[in-house]
Amino acid sequence: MGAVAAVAVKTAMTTNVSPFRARSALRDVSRTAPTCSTCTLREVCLPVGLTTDAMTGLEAIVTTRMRVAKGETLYRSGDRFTALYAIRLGSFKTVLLADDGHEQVAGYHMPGEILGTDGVGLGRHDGEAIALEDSEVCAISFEGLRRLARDQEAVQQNLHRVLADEIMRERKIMVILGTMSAEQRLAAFLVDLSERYRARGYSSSEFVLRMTREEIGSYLGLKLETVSRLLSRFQREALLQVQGRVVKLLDPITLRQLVEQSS
Amino acid sequence: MGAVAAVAVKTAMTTNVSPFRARSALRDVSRTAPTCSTCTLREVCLPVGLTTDAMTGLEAIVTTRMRVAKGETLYRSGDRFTALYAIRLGSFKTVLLADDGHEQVAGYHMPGEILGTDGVGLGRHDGEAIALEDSEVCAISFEGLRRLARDQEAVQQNLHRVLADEIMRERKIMVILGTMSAEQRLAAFLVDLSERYRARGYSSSEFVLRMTREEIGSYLGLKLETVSRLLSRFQREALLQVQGRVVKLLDPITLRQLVEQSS
DNA sequence: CGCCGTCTTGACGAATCTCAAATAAAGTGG
DNA sequence: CCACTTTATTTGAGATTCGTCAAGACGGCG
Repeated sequence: MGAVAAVAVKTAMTTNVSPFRARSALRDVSRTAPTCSTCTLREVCLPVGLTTDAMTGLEAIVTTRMRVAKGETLYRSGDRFTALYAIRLGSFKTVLLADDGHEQVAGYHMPGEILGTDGVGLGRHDGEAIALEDSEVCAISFEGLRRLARDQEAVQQNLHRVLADEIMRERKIMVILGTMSAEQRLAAFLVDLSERYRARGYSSSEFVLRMTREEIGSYLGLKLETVSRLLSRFQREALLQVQGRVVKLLDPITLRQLVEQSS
Repeated sequence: MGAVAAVAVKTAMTTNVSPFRARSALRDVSRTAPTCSTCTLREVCLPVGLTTDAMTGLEAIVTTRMRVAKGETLYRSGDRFTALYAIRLGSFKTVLLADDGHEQVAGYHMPGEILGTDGVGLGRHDGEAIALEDSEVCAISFEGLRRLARDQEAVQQNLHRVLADEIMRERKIMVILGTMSAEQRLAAFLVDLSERYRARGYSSSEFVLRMTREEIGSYLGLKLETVSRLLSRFQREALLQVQGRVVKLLDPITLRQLVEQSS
């Protein structure tokens, strides 16, 4: 994501006042953005494996492409669910709200990943998605997607894959939160990020953490001090180098072993 | 589930040797079982809201109904994914296997719930489902379900709901594991069970835990001793009465408040 | 009736959190 | 671009929660 950061547009950060203000503030950039079939993410995003025919159908329902400035909310809890969002550029966090109002980060998302699946069940979003840097997403009308899935078997399959991927992603987190020590959690987090960057053609050994220590902790079920201390310790043990939010993995093999360690 | 337990068939527990042996050992009882349209669970299971037409289609792909004896495995990690399973009677636990071989209980499931969604993504199951008591499930051919979903919009919607329900279920667990104290986790677990029993017409205040303390702990990210101690403490505080696996909630309101408590 | 798996309870220890203070980095307005 | 304000990060010391180890009780099943 280092590369992405370099080209990110610098935009004044605005505070969202209401869902409606927030939504209308997102800039529609449909004219300038390319279509799915020419998108560089087509191998990793919703279009994977589609025929030309199905691709045309998909392009028809990708109604809008929009920019979301750093800190802005793409959707929030209670919003009506109308579309899935494919990240074109940038990154997001998704956040869950517990009954007591406490927030918990449910995930960090990068280009090619699909956001918004939490709304499929009840027709309303059940959490929120916030841009961690200036970002760009494609909105995919869910009603359109459903219609297309009925005609095109490949689209149906891809929609199922998107939902199933979310199920598997959450399972991995359950295992992390349910069975791992703080040390293992942080190692798992870093290894996961590393692999996802690699899959997107970015460096898997050096990258920028787009989130605060507190947000990392929220995701991993730890306090920010614990995250900070562990990063310092990993550095002392020569597993990585950390300078603020820039991380360089020096010994990814040991990090991986840490995660798989039975204890 | 107390009522269910009472009528459960007593079957010798067998040890599963291989996935294939295990699978073939499950008894097909299709002849004796009723169809979806007359099933008492139709309001809570896959058929909710279907027209007569769609219901007929659904019945056609519910190929087999089978018994799974207590302790037997319905599917296990790596098995080819061919069907979803609707629980007709009894209860199951689903188990995840971490990279290090550690097991973690991912959920407890009761009649009307759908198992097997973990296989939708990769075509192979990613965890296992084990009967906690003598149980009965309907196997729903996934290929058939997909075909039907293309014709019948209502079926498509229900399939999406099943997948989305699993996403939301896992999110709740993420919040429990990521933000709650041991006390809150156990309270949340009991309240959740209570509400699900109520939704099925069983007593919401008195029920039998079908799993061991260790399994509860695995689900909640706690050790069995911690679970045991907390149950004892809740009893001392007159929140519930516990006698082995029989639990009677005396003060569900306070239990619920415990869960929603900010700190 | 006796065995084995399950459960309870206690004492102790380790991992993580809390509170606090100092430092570093990022954002803001002139 | 600089000075100022705010936010984020690091690190330490002490408190707390939960896990570990161990022993004994209970209970279902053969």
